[in-house]
Amino acid sequence: MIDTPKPTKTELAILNVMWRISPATVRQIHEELCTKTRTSYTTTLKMLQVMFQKKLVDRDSAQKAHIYTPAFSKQETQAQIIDDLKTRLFGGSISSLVMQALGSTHKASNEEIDQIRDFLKNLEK
Amino acid sequence: MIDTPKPTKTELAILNVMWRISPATVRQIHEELCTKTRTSYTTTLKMLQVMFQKKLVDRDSAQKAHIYTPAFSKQETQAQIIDDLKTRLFGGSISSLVMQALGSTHKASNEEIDQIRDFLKNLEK
DNA sequence: ATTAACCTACGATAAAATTCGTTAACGAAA
DNA sequence: TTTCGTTAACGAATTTTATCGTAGGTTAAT
Repeated sequence: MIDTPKPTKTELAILNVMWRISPATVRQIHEELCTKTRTSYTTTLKMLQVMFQKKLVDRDSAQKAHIYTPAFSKQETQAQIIDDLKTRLFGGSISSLVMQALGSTHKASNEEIDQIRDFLKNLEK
Repeated sequence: MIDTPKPTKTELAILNVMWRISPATVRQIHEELCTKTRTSYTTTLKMLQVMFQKKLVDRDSAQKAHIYTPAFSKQETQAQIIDDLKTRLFGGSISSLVMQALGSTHKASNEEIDQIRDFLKNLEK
């Protein structure tokens, strides 16, 4: 996991689909994907092949139509990317990142703020 | 600002320097930069020229050595990138992003947590 | 057996991001 | 004035990312 590259923009779009419906074939992933993007089947296939090489996904090639699954959960990936962002844009300070995320620009609803306050309550013990 | 592209990895490294020391010449930026990276002066120059075209930085070419400044503040850029991340990896939910950032992986200190709690107090009014 | 509908694999190509060498211009110092 | 140091500009090479067409294989239906 440490040496696994951060997924690119397109890879992330694919992973978002996979976290919903995997394990899945290329066909299944592509069907979901092309509701949003305008790319062809072979593009999705190629992306998954590259992602397999990068070890971003696993696959089972026992059957003719290979079965793909993400190598890392959504949470793991979120954690990895947040961490990267923390160091690269927030001087390593997670509280600075969080406060920016809660700032006026992003318009967190009162509901969301309550949710976070609850979360904090459980955290500090 | 809306159509300004997100800075790339290397561009972000340069912006991090500029937010500290700009307005600055290419030479000054490069001196700071190459304590971290091993790239040559012309690379830094070229990057800044590209960034100028993308409107990520402004410059004053009145003098022989042009003076560069970021087009957007660190805060603005942080907001832009957080927002992008929110939609692409957190289903548009800022609270989900924040809770991930506060999760066990990132080890927010109690100090940081208090800081955030204060921040929340001022926010919900 | 031929066709049709799948599938994977494999470049080829294009676009974006990154790096650097060379050139030309300028001013100051020798 | 010649030389030296500093600079911007430009183009080229490289790497990474993204897209797609074509070829070849398998299976099932005609």
